[in-house]
Amino acid sequence: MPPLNALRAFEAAARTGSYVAAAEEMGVSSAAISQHIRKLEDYLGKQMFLRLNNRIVLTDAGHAIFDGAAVGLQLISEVTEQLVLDRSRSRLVVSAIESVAERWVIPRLTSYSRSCPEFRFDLRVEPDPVDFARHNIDLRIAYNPTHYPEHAIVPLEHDVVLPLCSPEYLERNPAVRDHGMAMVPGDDLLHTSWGPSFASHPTWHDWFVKAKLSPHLATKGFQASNSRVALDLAGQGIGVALGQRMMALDDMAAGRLVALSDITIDLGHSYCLVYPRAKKRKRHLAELIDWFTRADTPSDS
Amino acid sequence: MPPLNALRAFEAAARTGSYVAAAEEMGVSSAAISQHIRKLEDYLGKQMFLRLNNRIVLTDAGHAIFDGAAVGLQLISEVTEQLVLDRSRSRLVVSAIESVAERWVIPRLTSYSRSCPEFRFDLRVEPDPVDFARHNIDLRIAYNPTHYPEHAIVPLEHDVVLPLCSPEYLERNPAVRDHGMAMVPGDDLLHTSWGPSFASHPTWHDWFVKAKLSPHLATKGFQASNSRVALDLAGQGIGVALGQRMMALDDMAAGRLVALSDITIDLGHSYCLVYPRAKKRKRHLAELIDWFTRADTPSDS
DNA sequence: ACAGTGCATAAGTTTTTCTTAGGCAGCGTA
DNA sequence: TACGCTGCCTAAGAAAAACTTATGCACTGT
Repeated sequence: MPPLNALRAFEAAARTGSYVAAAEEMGVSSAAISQHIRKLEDYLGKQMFLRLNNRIVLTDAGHAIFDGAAVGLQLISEVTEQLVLDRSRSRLVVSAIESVAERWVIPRLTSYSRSCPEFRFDLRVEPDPVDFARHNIDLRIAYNPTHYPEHAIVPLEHDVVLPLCSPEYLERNPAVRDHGMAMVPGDDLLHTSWGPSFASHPTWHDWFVKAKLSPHLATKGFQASNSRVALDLAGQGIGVALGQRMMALDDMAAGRLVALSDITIDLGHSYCLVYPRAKKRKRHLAELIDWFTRADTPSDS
Repeated sequence: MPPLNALRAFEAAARTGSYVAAAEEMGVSSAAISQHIRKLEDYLGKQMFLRLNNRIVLTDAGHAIFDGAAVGLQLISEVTEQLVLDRSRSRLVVSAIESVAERWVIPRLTSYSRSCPEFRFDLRVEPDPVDFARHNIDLRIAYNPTHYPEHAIVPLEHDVVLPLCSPEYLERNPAVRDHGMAMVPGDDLLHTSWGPSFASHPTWHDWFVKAKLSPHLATKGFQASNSRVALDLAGQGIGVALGQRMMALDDMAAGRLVALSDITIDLGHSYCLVYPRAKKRKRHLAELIDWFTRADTPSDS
């Protein structure tokens, strides 16, 4: 394989007929072009150009190499610039932590997309921290903003947890329906294993203490591996989850989950939107941020 | 245009499915491949591979880039390797100084070529010194061997100059035909402007002194810009040239030029064949050298 | 449990690329 | 004819890229 940068310099010089023009095109000095072409000629063992004092003319060997190189380089350029172009069109790269992706981000992205049919996005579900520059991320829904001190932060609502269950559960438990949390059996409690990414790890014990109810109820019940699983199980009517209100908004609006109490416990951080300040003006970004931060944003479900 | 070396590394990794295999193919470490691919991904803003612990799988974007890059790079490789291959086949690059090219080298190359129909050569006519490595020269017919101390030297005959004219001239000058140089009018002498590349610059004056004839005859006549022009003019019957015997061999053999005297003056250097020792075994080279050094080598004219 | 494998990255070294400067040889113009 | 301008060539030094080794990580196979 020939030296590819030298070949590129040669192609530019052959096409333009001038080292100086090739240098301008490639953003280097004409001396650099000259050295590249010499290197290519050494590799090939043939002169690519006839030098007529301060003019160059392609030799037969130069023509042969130029024809092939021009096509090959053009193909490479097209296929890679196409990808670069695709990503710079009105499409956004949205990255979210897993806990917020399915129940919060996807519905809102979907509803925004329906309001702007030409809008396209890449959605990536990945843990904190992420590398904005490397992965070309436009917007990140994060839980811990301290990972991104150099970017713009737009806080979302400060999430809390509260007791949630399904109507079906209530129908099967009239005492709970009529008298609230005080009547929930300990065995019906859904406990959440908060992962290390959460700033706090609220437990049923915490909640009962705050509610001034007997904490002894809080040692029994189900164990869910994460917050999302807890909500899913609650939605199935199995029991009562100390669930994230933000994740449950749509289910609550649709009547699939109901809150058994208004007493909530804060999670340590707010979810927030993070974006590089330089991308402020990118198409759809500001609109999407606004869409996400409206309290009354309709979701699609 | 993407970073081409990174693209090449990516193509090898994609094709082989492994950084380690790509590294072996390219003769670098797997860390180098990894860094190249990261650079490409940063440029394109997309991951090319999905990393599955210690395995890699192309993403959709990776497939799109790979398809184009593979074709482009293959084209480039083929067209350049073809040239490299062409030059390594049984063809020789023969370089000669101008004074010896037309009347000595070309006839002998032609006759050798006729005896070996598959033989092909590049003949370059250029002054001393030449760059063997850079221009991939196999054989050089040089005048001054001191330019090439590191190469093998095969001396050709030690050239001399002597009085030459055409039969037509003699027919028009019976006195010269019958009594030789003593009867040549000064006005019929062809003087040669020897260029700086000749080690000596013999004049008619020198010749007459050596011949013990009156030197006063040697200030008149024609002026030829170089040795070849002088021979051409002599061949046209204009006058008598102090011409190079070596260059005149074929004309003499054909009867187009005749020597008016056996008295000669040495030129400072011999013509010689020069070749890089490493190329000794290259096909046709030894045969051609032998062909050139045979005293009785037939020429084609 | 442990050895082996392959990718990722840091840090330092080596190589390549690039720069500026000066040379050369022609061309066009006064 | 003299001179300014142009573009290619190359040397030498600076900057950038490429490469190395070493180490870490997470898996696989025994």
